[in-house]
Amino acid sequence: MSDKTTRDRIIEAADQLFYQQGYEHTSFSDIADAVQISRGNFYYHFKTKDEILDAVINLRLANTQKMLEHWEIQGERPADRIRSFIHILLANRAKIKRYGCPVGTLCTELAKLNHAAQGEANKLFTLFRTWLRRQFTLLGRKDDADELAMHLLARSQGIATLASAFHDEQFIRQEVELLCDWLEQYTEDDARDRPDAVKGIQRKGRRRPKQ
Amino acid sequence: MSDKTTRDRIIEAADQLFYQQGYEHTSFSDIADAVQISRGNFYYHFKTKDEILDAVINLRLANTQKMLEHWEIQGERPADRIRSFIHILLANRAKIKRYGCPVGTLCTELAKLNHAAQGEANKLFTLFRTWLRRQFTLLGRKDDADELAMHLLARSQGIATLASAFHDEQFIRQEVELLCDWLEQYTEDDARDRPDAVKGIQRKGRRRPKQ
DNA sequence: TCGAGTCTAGGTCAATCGTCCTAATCTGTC
DNA sequence: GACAGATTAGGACGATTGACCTAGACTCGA
Repeated sequence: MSDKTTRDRIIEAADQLFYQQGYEHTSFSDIADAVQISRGNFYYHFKTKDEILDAVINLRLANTQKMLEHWEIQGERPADRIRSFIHILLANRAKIKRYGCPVGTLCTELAKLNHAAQGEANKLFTLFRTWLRRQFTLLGRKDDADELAMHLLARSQGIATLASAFHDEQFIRQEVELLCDWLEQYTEDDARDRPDAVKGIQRKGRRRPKQ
Repeated sequence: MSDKTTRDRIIEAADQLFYQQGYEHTSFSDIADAVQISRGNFYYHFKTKDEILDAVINLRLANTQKMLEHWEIQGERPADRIRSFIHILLANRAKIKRYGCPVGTLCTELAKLNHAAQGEANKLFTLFRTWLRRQFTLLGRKDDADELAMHLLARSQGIATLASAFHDEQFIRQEVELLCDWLEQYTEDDARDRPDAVKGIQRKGRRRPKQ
C-alpha cells in the first residue's frame, strides 16, 4: 500500500471521495487530508481539479476494462458473464445503499455541472454497454443486442438509485432476482450446447415477451 | 406571473435552478439574479440556503400530490392511472434528456452531501411509491403491490439516468413501450369489467412471469 | 562530495461562498 | 400628512475555495 507513488495514492483517495461525497463537494484539502500530504504538494502532481477528475475517470475505466476482460476469460458462457454483471449489485450492495452507483452518480453530477469531462465519464457507461451488447450478440440476439444492453444498464441504474434513496439492501436482492429471471429467457437458445440446463416447461410461455 | 409574491418567485426560480444545476452548484447570487432581486433582499425571505431547499421540496411535494390526485379523478381505471405515471417520461423527455429526473437527481445529490433534508426529499419518492402501490392493489395485486410499485419506480429512474447520460430521447420512447407491455400483464384481471379490452391469446403465456 | 532532478511543505492570492446588517423605500391605515 | 410594518437594495463579514509560488529536503548517479 505504502509503496505506491504519491500520485497513485492521490488518485485513489480522490476516487473514493468523489464517490462518497461527489466531485464538487470534495475539495483539495479533503483529498490532501486523506492522503496526509500538504495542499501545496498536491499542486505538484495535479495542476487543476479537472486533472484529478480525468485521472480518476481513467483509473475507473482501466479497472472496469480489466474486470470485464476477466469475466470474459473466467465465464466462457455469455449468460454467465451477464450474470456476473448483474451480481455487482449484490457484491457492492452495502456501498450502493450508501452512495449509489459510482458510474451513474458521477455522470449525473457532471451533467448538472455541465462539466467538460462529461464525455469521458460517459465512456464508463459505453464500456459496459459495448461489452453487454457483445454478450447478447453471442447469445444470438444480434438484432436487439444493444436494446437489451441498454435495458439491463437502465434497470441496474434504477435499482441503485432507489436502494440508495430508501436505504434498502433487500430491494437490491429482490430486483437482482427479477433481473436473473429476465435474463433466463434469453439464455435458452444458448442452452442447446449445455445438456445440464434446466429447461422447465413453466418457462416456455414467457419466452421473448415482445421484447 | 408578476402578481406572485417575491417569496414564491424565489422558490420557483430555485426549483428550476436546483433541477438544472444541482443544489450545491446553485448559489444565492444565481437565484437572486434569476428573480432579479438583490442578494440582500433574499435574506429577508430565507435565512439559510437550507430553508430554500425545504421550500422547494415542499413545493414539489404539493405539485406532485396535486398531479397524482388529478390522475385519480381523471382516469377511473387504475391501469390508466399507472400509464399516466409512465407517460411522464415521454412528456418530459426533453428535460429528462438534459437534466435527468428531478426527484432522482435531487435525492442522489443530497445523499452525497449527507444533507439534513435527505428525508424530506425522499418523501417525493414515497409519494409516488404509495400512490403506485394503491393502484396495483386496486388491480388485485394486494400481495406484491409494493414490489411492483418499487419495480416501476426503479425502471423509470434508470431510464432517466441513461437517457441523460447518452442524450438519447429515442431510448425513452423505446423503454416506455417496454414498460407499457410490462404493465399489460397486470391489467388483465382488471379487464373483466371492461368488455372492449383486447385479450389476445398471444399475451396469455407471459402473464405473471414469476414476478 | 557534489549537483541536478524529484518531491514536499507551507503560505499567499483573488474569487466566491453563505450569512448578516443597516439604511432606504414602498404600502396601507389612521 | 404621519406613522408602522413590510419589503428592498447594497454592502460587509469571515470562511473556504481552486490556483499558484517559493524555499527547502530528498534521491541518486557522476
